[in-house]
Amino acid sequence: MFRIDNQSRTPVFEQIVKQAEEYVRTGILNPGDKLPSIREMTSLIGVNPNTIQKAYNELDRRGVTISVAGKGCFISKNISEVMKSAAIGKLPEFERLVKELIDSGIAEKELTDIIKKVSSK
Amino acid sequence: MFRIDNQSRTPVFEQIVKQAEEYVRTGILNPGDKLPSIREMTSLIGVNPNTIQKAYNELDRRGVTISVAGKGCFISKNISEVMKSAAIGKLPEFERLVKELIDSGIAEKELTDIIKKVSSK
DNA sequence: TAACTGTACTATGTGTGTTAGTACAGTTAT
DNA sequence: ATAACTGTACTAACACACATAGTACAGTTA
Repeated sequence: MFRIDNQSRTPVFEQIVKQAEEYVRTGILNPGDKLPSIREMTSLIGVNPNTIQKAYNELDRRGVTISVAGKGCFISKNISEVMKSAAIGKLPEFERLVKELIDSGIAEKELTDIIKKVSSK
Repeated sequence: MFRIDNQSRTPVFEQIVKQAEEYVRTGILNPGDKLPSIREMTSLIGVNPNTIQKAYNELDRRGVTISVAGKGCFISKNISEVMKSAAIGKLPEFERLVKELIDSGIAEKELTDIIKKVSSK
């Protein structure tokens, strides 16, 4: 379920965070689901427990998960609202990227076509 | 012309690269234009010459500029093709971002509206 | 009680970014 | 030729983030 790319320049803890969020968006992880325990995850993907802990702390901080000592790390009950507002926060980044692409000579239609393609899936 | 944000987590050399590219896209910098010399830039924005050199090397590597010992660092003659193909290389990133936003509950129209807004400027 | 869970430390090694300083080589104007 | 500029190429040192290693503590569950 979780895969780490050691060649990537993206920090391992960040790869874990991004994958967890992606699994949430795609419905692989749902509200209340339990993530593998820190020690389980350690043996699953072969990274240090501290690195896993850092990832879980970050997920907690973002409201994606809620960790409870003794129980585990669980996907938030209101995860869809959390992801939605996170997405809204990324719209300025989206606009910046669009501006960059348009200014570089990419046609408007090329971008809207990509949106159509993604939406229709 | 060049501004460095020391609070940003983005490396200084990368900030310089990004700003140079943005000035190119917006027509502030044009083919054949000369960038400030490394030593000039040092006093302009108060960072180490080595950091400027690193930024200029990266711009050269990307084909944005051509540095000539004794003369300076100049915007490439075929800069528009360079920027265009760089933009094409970023389309997968664009698609990933679109997918993430759509999956998070952002409406297709919200994204196309942003594209329209940016394009019409 | 035993076995699990997350949490909180300290210490260490590694890589990257930045600064500092020096030296060398090519270009331009005088 | 000389002076003053240009980019280039190093070595050294420091700071910071990431990751690993190890230990200990506290809450939960069977």
